[in-house]
Amino acid sequence: MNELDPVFNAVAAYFSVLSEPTRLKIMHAVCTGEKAVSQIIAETGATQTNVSRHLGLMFRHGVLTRRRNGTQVLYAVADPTMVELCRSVCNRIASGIDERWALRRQFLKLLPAAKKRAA
Amino acid sequence: MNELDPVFNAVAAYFSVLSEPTRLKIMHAVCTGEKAVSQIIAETGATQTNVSRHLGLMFRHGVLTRRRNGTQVLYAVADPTMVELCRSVCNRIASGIDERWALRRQFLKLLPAAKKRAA
DNA sequence: TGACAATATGCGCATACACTCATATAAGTG
DNA sequence: CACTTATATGAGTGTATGCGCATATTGTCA
Repeated sequence: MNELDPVFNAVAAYFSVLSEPTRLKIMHAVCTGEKAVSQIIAETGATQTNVSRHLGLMFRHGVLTRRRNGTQVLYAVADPTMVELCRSVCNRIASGIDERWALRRQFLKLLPAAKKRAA
Repeated sequence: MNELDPVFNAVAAYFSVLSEPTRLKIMHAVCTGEKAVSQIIAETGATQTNVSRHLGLMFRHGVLTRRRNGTQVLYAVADPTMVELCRSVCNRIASGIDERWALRRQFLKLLPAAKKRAA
């Protein structure tokens, strides 16, 4: 099992990239086509610093491609798998079970594990 | 875009569960069938406390099911989608591009973004 | 070259999270 | 009931990470 550690680490790192709302917004912004940082900033509503950081991270992870065009830098999805994964999960969450249940689970299941009866 | 925030948060939370090596080991352990905590501890090589914590988290997120059997507690995969996602990513990483490239990217791309020429 | 626009980054802060130790809870057995 | 086994949890620690401010870097144009 120890020899598989690098694999688990790699996979975890892969998922980590998608485990952040702002990065998902960025994915959502660029999954429709190459876009400049300024556009991404506008569409996501995040700050310039933050967007730049996340873009850099996603690029370093090989998720996005980067290309200069004059003063601008254009980013695009490098790995279609990512978009597919997002879609899968979105479907799973949105249409999965009942809408209301999804939301309730959001708030209920994440609590500190319901105290036993009448503490 | 603001109305989509809950969605991004939910999806991010979903991916977060898989963004941890130990939890992936657990997934790998239980994806073949229901198993007791003690077995999972043995297979993953992680500590009892840690495994218990992760199992609890995964359960609360609806990823695993929990069932008591005497003194033991049996966990199983509740959401087959998770396993599929793992498989996808594993394939993507393992067979994706060249083996060597994957490793090199692991170490090269994650560096603090290569300093400019001859600082 | 100087001024401006677009993007990246060093630093500090605050929070989140994985981990461990010790201990609590729960179930079975004598 | 005491005792053991199996699992969960409270508290503390160290580290990772998202964020913002200010500033650096890069490119364009006059």
